[in-house]
Amino acid sequence: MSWTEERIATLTKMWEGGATASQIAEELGGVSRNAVIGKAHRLGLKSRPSPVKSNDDKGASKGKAATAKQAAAKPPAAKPKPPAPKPQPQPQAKPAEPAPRQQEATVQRPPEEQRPAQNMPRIVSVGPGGFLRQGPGDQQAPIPPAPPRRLVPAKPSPEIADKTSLLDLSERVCRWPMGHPGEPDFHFCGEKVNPGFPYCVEHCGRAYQAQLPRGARRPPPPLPFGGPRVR
DNA sequence: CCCTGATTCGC
DNA sequence: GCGAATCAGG
Repeated sequence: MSWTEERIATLTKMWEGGATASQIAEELGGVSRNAVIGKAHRLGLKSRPSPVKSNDDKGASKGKAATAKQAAAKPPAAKPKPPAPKPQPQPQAKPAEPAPRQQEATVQRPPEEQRPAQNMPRIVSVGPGGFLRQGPGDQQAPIPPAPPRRLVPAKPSPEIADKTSLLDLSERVCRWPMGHPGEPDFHFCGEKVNPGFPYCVEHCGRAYQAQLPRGARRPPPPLPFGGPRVR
């Protein structure tokens, strides 16, 4: 996958919107979390509440050789990297808006309110009806790329709540189907997987059964999507 | 353990 | 420029 205009736009928007790199990567698809972070940094947008902060203490109390590894292990890599401060022509400072922390995975993405305070082109005059007229040279890609939306009911029915839905599947939860697809309460096991398998330990036992000698066959084991419902 | 972002460095 | 590997904190 390549970084097209759209994908970069999505990345930028979500990054600034407070979405985590993982969420962005998932949304974009075809890229890893690392790729997203790397791209974000390359784009110049960085610095967000990061768990890792520069701990440049004076070595007062902690005798911990903080960052000794990085500093010592790479002497040849002497890259001071002068911080080039970018004098962004920001007419108005960001009003310290409460970051819309939306880490509730995938669940509703509240429509992002327009943030007029930042990046507004210089207003030249006011037109009839009160619309703001821009200067001829001030046009700058005001087209908001269609925000990616998840088609998720805003109000999940209590039936499904707590159950592992299709959207909740990941590589570490058991994907054993419970119920039948199409049914209102169809969901997935959701237990932690037996490492290396797509199912939890219990369901691995169901999915992978030792072959019994002929003649000693047991009644057909219930398989997912298989015979009469099992629950 | 899981998660997070930051950084490095070979490609 | 890209992103996996690695680092490091929560």
